[in-house]
Amino acid sequence: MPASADATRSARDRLLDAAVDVATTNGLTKLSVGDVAKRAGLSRQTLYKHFASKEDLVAQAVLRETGAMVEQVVVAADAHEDPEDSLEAAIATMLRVARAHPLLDRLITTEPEALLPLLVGDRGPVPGAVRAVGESVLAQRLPDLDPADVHRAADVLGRLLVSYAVAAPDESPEVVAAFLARTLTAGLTSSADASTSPR
Amino acid sequence: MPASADATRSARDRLLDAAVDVATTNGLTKLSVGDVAKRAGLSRQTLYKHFASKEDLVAQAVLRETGAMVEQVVVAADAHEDPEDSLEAAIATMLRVARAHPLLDRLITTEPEALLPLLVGDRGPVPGAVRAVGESVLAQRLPDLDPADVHRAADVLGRLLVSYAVAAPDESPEVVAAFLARTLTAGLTSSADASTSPR
DNA sequence: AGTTGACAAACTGACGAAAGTTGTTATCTT
DNA sequence: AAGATAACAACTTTCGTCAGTTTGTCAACT
Repeated sequence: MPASADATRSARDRLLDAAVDVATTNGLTKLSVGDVAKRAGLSRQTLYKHFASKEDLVAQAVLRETGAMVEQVVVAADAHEDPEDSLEAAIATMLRVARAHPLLDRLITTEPEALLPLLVGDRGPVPGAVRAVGESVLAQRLPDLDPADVHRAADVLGRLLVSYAVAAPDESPEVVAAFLARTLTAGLTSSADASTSPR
Repeated sequence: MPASADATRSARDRLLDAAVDVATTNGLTKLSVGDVAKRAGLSRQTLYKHFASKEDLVAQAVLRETGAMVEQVVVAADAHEDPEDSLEAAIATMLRVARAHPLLDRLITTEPEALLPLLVGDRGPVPGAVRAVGESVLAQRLPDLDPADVHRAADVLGRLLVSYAVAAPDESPEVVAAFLARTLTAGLTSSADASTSPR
């Protein structure tokens, strides 16, 4: 299914694009499946060929948007050898990307309550994705650390980045990223011996 | 005005107790000043002698509740000499106190949107209070640090504690506190020379 | 693979009536 | 002086009802 798969993907992506587009201009609460289909130049029923429900549609859209962000972050992190540089680039990129995202910006200012379910704890897709990336980046650059500490650090990073997305820091992304990267890497490496890691 | 001041304070406190009580059982959106006065065994009009408005009442109640939490945290922090121990005790106490607070628990589970204005960014009273305490504790124990870094660390702590209050960590308060205290103190002290502090 | 039209079930918005709440004022009690 | 009670207009919330919209699923058509 090479050609057909490609065609499906493009229709699917057009629908997801349209969903993000409509949500950005109309808000998440005012998003209707009919509007999304119209924006995509497809019919409502075609949309239901690709997505089980409206809920599924927005879930997939959120997944794709966060995925795109994550990819940028990973690219930024991979551009550096040094763990601290890598972490700093990742954090700064994440902060910049989040701030520049039109839909995220719109939802935070006009309907933050719609974001709560997505950002809450480990349930939501966003903290999960952020934690996973952070964990892999950290584990890759600092292989000598206690895995439990890496997990904890990734959890902290996920919570912080969500917090920064909701309420922007009063300093620039670069300064915040530099501080976090410096403190976290120094803290993690210098406390490696004092940690509870098995020998 | 010694005796009358005491009597006034007790009436005021009874009203604040009643406000917290009613909010805990009825929720914040269903809180009426009539209910609060009744619960306090006072009349509605007496309440208006002490508070300018309903908004003022809940603001004062929030202030008192957070103040009580902050006091416990400060006491816990003051029980230790070592910066890391002090920070760990403060964080662990904050996590425990937040989790054990019936009103906070109620609001988080049933009407989180009512908490948004209180927890959002630097505007709300809660992050402000947490940051102030964190900053004073850190500055007192680690006087050699760059003040800007202390400020940043306190900001990070405030954001993290709010995040933990909204979505409980999957590890115990003690473990989380130990990790944060260990990493933060190690990170801050070891990077003191590399920081941008003026000479 | 996509379109159109039709459909019941569920949801949303509007609207007026009823009930409740807020904040203020005046009067009475201790 | 500190509180209780009663009464008040302005405002908000709730309720029941209604029309219009949206969702999700059909079948027939290209």
